Amino acid sequence: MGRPSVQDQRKKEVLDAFMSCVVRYGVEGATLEHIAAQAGLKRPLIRHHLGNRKAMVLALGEHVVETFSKQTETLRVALDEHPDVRNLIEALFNSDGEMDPRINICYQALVNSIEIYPELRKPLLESMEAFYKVAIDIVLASHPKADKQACEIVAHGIINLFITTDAFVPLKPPKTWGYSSYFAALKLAETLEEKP
Amino acid sequence: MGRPSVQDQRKKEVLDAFMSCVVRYGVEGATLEHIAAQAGLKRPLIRHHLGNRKAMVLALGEHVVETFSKQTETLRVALDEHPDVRNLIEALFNSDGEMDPRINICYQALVNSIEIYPELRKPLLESMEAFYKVAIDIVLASHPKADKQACEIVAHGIINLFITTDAFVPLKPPKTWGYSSYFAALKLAETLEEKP
DNA sequence: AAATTGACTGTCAATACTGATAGTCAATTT
DNA sequence: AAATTGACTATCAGTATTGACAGTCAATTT
Repeated sequence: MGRPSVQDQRKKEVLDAFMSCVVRYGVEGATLEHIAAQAGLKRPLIRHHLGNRKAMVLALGEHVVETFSKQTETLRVALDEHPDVRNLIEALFNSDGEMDPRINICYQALVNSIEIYPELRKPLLESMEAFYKVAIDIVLASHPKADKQACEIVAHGIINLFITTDAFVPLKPPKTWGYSSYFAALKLAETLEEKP
Repeated sequence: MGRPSVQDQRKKEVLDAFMSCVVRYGVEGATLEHIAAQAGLKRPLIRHHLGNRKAMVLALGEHVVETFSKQTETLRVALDEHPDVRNLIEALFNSDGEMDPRINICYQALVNSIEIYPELRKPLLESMEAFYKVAIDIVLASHPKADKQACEIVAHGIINLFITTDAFVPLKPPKTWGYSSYFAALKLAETLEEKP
């Protein structure tokens, strides 16, 4: 009884605002005031919903990992029918709005905060491992005759090339940088083709 | 006349301490107190040597870019005699202490601060472009008959794979992650070989 | 309508951080 | 030895940030 709780929804909104602030100001630079302004709420409410600073950062970690995992799962499902390396690369590099670019930046920001918040390490590590695994599975399904180790290497390489591209976004680099990673990923994929 | 100035030397020491703090706490988390403790100095001295916060961050930017450029130049000179792609990859991935791992992390942290300190963008962009250029020149010299565009893509790819590896260091990932990037770089290099 | 529950606000205290200034001490020149 | 210059220290004021708590308002149940 009593007033119905919107805690779950509101908490997600606040975490989303937190994410935007981390992208702009970094983990330590994202103050309660910034987050509140971004979320359109008063400062004390942030604390009300997320707790003190440490709890906030850990909650952000969970949120980022959760969102990241959902994107990973979406990718897996999308390529389940036609698990082709080219489709994987297209999905990664030409996903129009499918993947939230903030996730990658936040992920890196949180990785760099591990020394202060060691609890972040495990979930961050595991979610990235899951991402790699999906890519590996797609490459393996795509090239059943190829060497397994080669497939793993190619999958890792494609993902890593994708990650770097995102990391440079705030630098507003020339488009060629992005294209190069994309074409390098394609070249990497080609190494798995049969050589007659 | 007067007491001899150690400003230049001390400034570099302070900037080095700043760099270490940025690796640990991020750009906004690296407080004057942290930096002073790291440098073994009193807090007001940091200001004395580097000026206010904005000047400090810009000075750090210059310092990181300068160090990065020196490493780039070292790489270029080291591979000038035998400009081979494999040597490039070895130099990048198996450089024992040659490359300061803090540079990469600081570089990324500064990239993420561009929105707050827009002056950082140009030097950061240019120094990375110089890094790419050295790699491209080595690949071109190594494969004079190969398609030029292909060489550029491969060079970009190798560098990007290297960068990702460094970015994950705070996550303490399994060694396989590093190996995968290394082998992916090798595979990418192989795509330039002549196909009979 | 009363009670209950939770979202939300206002406000204060404690602390952390930066900016700034006056002043001390050390090394060099004349 | 006096003067000069710069490294370094002590300390204060102003602001930003967090933490905490009391209290108001809204929505739902009984």
